[in-house]
Amino acid sequence: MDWRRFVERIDDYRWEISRSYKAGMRVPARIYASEDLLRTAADEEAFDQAANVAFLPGIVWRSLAMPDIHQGYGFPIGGVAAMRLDDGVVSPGGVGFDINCGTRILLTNLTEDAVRPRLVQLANQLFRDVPAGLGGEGPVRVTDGELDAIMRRGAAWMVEEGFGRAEDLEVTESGGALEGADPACVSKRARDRGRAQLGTLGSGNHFLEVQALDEVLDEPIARRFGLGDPGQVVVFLHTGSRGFGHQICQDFLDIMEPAQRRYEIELPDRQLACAPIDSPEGRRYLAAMAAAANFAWANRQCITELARRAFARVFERPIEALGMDLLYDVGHNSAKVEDHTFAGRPLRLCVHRKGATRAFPAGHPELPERYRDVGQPVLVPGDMGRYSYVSVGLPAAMEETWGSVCHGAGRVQSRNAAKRMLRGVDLVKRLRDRGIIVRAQNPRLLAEEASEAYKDVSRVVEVLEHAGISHTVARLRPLAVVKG
DNA sequence: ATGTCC
Repeated sequence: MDWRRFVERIDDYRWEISRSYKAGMRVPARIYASEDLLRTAADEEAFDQAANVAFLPGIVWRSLAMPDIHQGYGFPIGGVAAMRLDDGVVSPGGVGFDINCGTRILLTNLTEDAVRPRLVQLANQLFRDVPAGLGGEGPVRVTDGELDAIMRRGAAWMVEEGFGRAEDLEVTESGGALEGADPACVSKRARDRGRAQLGTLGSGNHFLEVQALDEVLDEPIARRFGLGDPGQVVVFLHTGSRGFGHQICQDFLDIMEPAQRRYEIELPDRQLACAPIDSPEGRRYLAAMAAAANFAWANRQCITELARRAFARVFERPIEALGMDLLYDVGHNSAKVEDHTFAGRPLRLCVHRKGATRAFPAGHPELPERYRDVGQPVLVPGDMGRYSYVSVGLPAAMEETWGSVCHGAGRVQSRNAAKRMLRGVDLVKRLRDRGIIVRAQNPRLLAEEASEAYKDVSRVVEVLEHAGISHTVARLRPLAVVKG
């Protein structure tokens, strides 16, 4: 069966796969994309996955796909689905393996001109100080009891240990800790994998970049976010819950497959393994997922301080003299219980965002006071050779996408295809020729992360701007890249 | 994404 026969054009940036695509879809699947993106980056597997998500019990409104959609485990990456709490399900595949993977930006008061002469030194220092790559041990050793505290308290635990400032928590989504985390729901194996990984970057698309403000697209809002003139240097961090979240996802996939059969939930793909939200399996998953989310926030908080100290060392000034304030921290892999309005009525929902960033508009009570009247900063990483973006959530996001937008550029090439295509290409040199310094733990993995492997993030962000879901505030470009 | 197969 060909999905194209069932794709209906709503407008220039909204497309829907109708319920007639497959018997059993409870709602249509909606894709946010330009015709160009839809055609050239058409990922049939991912579209099929978006349609499969529409089978899940309790799903409300639409199975949603962002313009950076690509194939994932069960759910597409770039997928959003909200379920009713009373008759809905929660699915680990709807969150992803890297639970609460997310981004944060640190502002500096340095300019590109001031940083350039010490850029290589800075890249080297960051590469030394922020452990990266598969495995990898962090600077924090924790006992079992301390790991429990991290699971419950997230970023706040790190701040108390001297990694960061109390103000950092004010500009971290959910204050850097989800409620309801229960260490008793986390396996020993997950603990063992995570114990030494706090303060580590990881591998794959994770990175720590020194970036320059390239273009300001909305000056008043940029100023409110602490972004001033082009050339201002910022630090962009993208990482998650490492092996800890990965193991929790795997543990609950193993638990939910048989549970789903017991609850007699029939789905077109076993990767959509799920359990009712209001079931022992569902509740335990959400409690373990919250623990992993909090681990991810503690991880990003720890790396934040490592980066600040590296800057202070290279520029031989106290951290405070360099600014280094946190702009914001936001996750893009989670299932969160949130209050929304649907068909004019208040509704509490479990919102799965898998490779989709929360983007709440101005006035939302969950926003920090500092940003309450402008809206939530949305941090969208691109690829290491081009751009990243800062956007802001708009009211239409609440009305259509449960306050969600894209999370990045999205792949156009599989990791293997990118590796094949770029065999023999010296990517480090190619980037250096363009003024971008790359330090990678495993340079052989760099091909998988090359610009060619990704869509142009500018085109992705543009879709959401034109659709009125989010508003683009500023464009950033990389100066130095630290990768696993 | 991931001690890329306990």
